[in-house]
Amino acid sequence: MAVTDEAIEKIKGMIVSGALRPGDRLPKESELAADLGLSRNSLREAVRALSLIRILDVRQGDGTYVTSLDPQLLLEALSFVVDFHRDDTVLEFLAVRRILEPAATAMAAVRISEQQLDALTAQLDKLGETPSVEDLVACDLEFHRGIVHSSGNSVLCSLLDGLSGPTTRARIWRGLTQEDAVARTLREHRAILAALRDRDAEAARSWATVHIASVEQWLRSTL
Amino acid sequence: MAVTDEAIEKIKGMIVSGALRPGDRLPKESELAADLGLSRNSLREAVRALSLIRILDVRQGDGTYVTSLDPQLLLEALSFVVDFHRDDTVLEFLAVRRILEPAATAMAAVRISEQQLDALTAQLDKLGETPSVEDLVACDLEFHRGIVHSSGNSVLCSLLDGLSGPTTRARIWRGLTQEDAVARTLREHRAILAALRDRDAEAARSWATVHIASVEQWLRSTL
DNA sequence: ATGACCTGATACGTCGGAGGTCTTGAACGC
DNA sequence: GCGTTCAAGACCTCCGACGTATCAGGTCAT
Repeated sequence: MAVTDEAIEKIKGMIVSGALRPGDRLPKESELAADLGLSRNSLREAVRALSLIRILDVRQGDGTYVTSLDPQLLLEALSFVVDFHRDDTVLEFLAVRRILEPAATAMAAVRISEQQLDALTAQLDKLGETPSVEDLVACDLEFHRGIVHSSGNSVLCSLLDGLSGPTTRARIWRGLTQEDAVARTLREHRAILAALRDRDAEAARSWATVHIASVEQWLRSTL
Repeated sequence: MAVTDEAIEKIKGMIVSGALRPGDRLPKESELAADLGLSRNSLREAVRALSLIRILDVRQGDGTYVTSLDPQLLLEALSFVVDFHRDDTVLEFLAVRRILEPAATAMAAVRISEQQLDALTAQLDKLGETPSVEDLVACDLEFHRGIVHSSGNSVLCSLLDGLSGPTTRARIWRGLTQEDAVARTLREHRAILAALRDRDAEAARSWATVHIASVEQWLRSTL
């Protein structure tokens, strides 16, 4: 195994074993390189790789730190990976989202706070009846993010966030505007919100399923 | 932005735009570095990072290639990330699995082939009634993997594979043996398999839910 | 003619060192 | 007390050199 890969494993080991805790600062590059028995150049490759997936946070002029290791942070890297997928696998990602999002919405129905409900309502009101495509996309993302956040499961939240990444979403929405999809989306958002307000988990789940299924159906007919 | 990060983005862009396709070979390090306007060392950091998440495959003495970009391959990196999580978030991962796995099992009920059913049956038979812990863990993993694979959604498959990673699973099972969990697990596996053979999606979904919920319950009472 | 073996070219792997840039915090002057 | 300046510390980038693994093509014995 290459020395760089060894270094990755060793740093990972230090974190998993608890020798390095979230927020801890690593020894400076030259020292760590000496400790692990490799050159500074090779060590930097290891650090850069761990930095890409948000395990480490390097700050020029300051030092290198272990991130919070929050699921939210780590799964952010997922969206980076999702970006690489082409249209033929988008349907599979959407199918997973179709499983997760209704469940998350149902969970949110029993946990969401009144003020969060008000915030979502205000958000929809602000958007109006005939929003621009950009606004609708942004609002759609934010709407679902807000609901999923109220599910109380940060892993679920981050996972859905990654799956619904901007790339995928934007690509889907781009051609969707020519139909009555805008009005339909707004209507479905209202329905989901109403179900949440009623604390009706099953209705919320169903509306979320319908909501995603409509996108899925459209996408399937288009591809 | 650092030159290395730029390089990562540029390489990503080349792949996403289609300039580089799966299996393609990249220019050699020195050339690519010159093209992108940075040093070979810095480029290597970018390549190493993309290699860690299975976007690129570097082969010493040969060259650097774009991987197949299969969801299976890319989501493998997920298990690397999951390894970093500590016990307090394991429950959240398990909750997500509790959502996905029953759905996948239900999907498998209508798609799984007869020979796959026979294979699963043979697998359970081979294990016997009083297997060792190691065998049970391995079998459990393989059993669920086989079912999820039959769901026909490779993204879902890889995602569950990552979430059920060896680390998480091993940690859970280690202490589980002191109870009647072994017999119970075997019984539930049989029930799931029977439901699949009956092509009864709802029964399969329910048994899968029960199966995971029992682990969840035990874990919750232990932590 | 065929096969194993050797060898050179090629490309990635590793290293050490030299400047450059950014952050931080302490020393300084107002 | 407060803002400014400055120097130390740490990461950023680059260069050039050498090590090592792979592959292709040629050589030689069978």
